[in-house]
Amino acid sequence: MSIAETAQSTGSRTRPPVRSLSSDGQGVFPGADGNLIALRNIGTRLRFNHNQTIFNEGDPAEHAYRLLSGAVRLCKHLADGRRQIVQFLFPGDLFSFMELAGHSLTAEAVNDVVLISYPQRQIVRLGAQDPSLRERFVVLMSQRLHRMHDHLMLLGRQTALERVSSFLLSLKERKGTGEGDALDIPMSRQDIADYLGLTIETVCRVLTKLRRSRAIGIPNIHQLIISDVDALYALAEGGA
Amino acid sequence: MSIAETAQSTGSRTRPPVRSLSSDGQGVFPGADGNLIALRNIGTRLRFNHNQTIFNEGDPAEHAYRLLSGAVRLCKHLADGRRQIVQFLFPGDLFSFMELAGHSLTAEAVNDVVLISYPQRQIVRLGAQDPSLRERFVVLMSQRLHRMHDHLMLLGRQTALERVSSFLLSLKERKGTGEGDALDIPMSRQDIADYLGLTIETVCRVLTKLRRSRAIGIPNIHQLIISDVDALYALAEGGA
DNA sequence: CGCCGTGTTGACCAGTTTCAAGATTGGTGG
DNA sequence: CCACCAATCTTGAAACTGGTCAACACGGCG
Repeated sequence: MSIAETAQSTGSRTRPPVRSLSSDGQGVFPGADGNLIALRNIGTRLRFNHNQTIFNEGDPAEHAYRLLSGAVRLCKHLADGRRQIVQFLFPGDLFSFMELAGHSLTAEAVNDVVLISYPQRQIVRLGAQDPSLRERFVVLMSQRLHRMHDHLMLLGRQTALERVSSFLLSLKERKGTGEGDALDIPMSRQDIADYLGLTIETVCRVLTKLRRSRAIGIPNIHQLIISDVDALYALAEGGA
Repeated sequence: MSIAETAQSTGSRTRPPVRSLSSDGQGVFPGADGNLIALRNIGTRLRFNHNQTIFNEGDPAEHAYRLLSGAVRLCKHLADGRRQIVQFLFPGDLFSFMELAGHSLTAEAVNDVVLISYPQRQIVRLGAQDPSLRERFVVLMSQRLHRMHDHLMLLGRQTALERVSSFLLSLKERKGTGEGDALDIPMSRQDIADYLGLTIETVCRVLTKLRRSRAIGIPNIHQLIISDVDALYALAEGGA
């Protein structure tokens, strides 16, 4: 809510929420980033390249992170290679906070990435001292939970067309780009497919369908223009 | 972890975890239920009948609950009637805790149910005083998050056979019934379908398939006997 | 210029859903 | 106690969505 809602689309009237992408850290409380000042002094800046692993599921969670630039994917792998991306992270997002017992997900860099790592023990200590910081973390977890619920609905009950439309809209809401502006799509088609529970081919096909119906334009692989937001919202809600 | 793991199956060697059903409240810390003694005095006992709504998504969350007997489903509804069940709750489970801004899900009674409700404001107050209670809530939320991740993988990347097998196994792990014992299935086929992102017919067909392959027995609609746990585990992991 | 990774498109296939017909089960009233 | 009805479950056949396989296009990059 808050920023994401405020900075939403330029066009038309109010719309049902299509929040399923992250948007945790920055902007959760519009001006309340002071909450995190406490963390400012204990962080270490790190860099990861395209597709590099930041940590693996099961690793001891010695650090929590804040993403400064680039995008990160959090995912789960099955023994046979099947993959489900649970969440994409964008600049400002916090992740792996409150991971008492080991990382529950693998984190990989979608593109080149800069982030800050904080020792978990320090975070715990700070949390013990600072009630507002604790509050902040609880809010963060609640929001994650809500997004998970939406994602469950998407994976369990929505069609390919609805999934892709929702995804594009949530990307847009997250970035706050206006109708007509180019929207950056940092992740590969495979990433999108693994996030939406589809195959890469289906994602492609739906994208071309959307392009042919003039709802979107695709100047290049990592950019996209949403030309008809309302059409997309309709499709995302099942107005097939 | 803890109880769920300990009390797991009677049969054979260690197995990969198939935890996706709840198991939150009771037993999260084997003997540490004393944490909740603080709540004991402020609760009100409530009763709901089969299929009755306990609260709706969007309702102000004035209370949190602890399930005493029966089963509850937490779900999301789409405008056109599609439904996704996010979680089943069983005796001992806590729910709707830490729901600052309204209920994010609808809660309905799967069968006749008894539960205790606690005023949210009291919980907040108690949490502010008691660090160990806070800790407890955070652990609860983390576990929920983990289960959501597993559920995402299930919905996004697993086949009908894998989903149903996982479901049965998690039910079994949750209830701690042994191989050969009858397992209660309180929810309807439709509930199972909506939990697994399938249709009722597909659930039926998979169940008969499992029955015909002698992995399970179905004495009646609300009971089931897992005759070959290992076969089920293999199927759940994709050993189709 | 040609190669390699990624994306796109088409033809075909399979798993799941849809639609429809019975079979069970449970509850109600005679 | 049994007959009947409604609700739920089961099963089959046909339809469809999305997946698989395979060819081709595109875009860096050596």
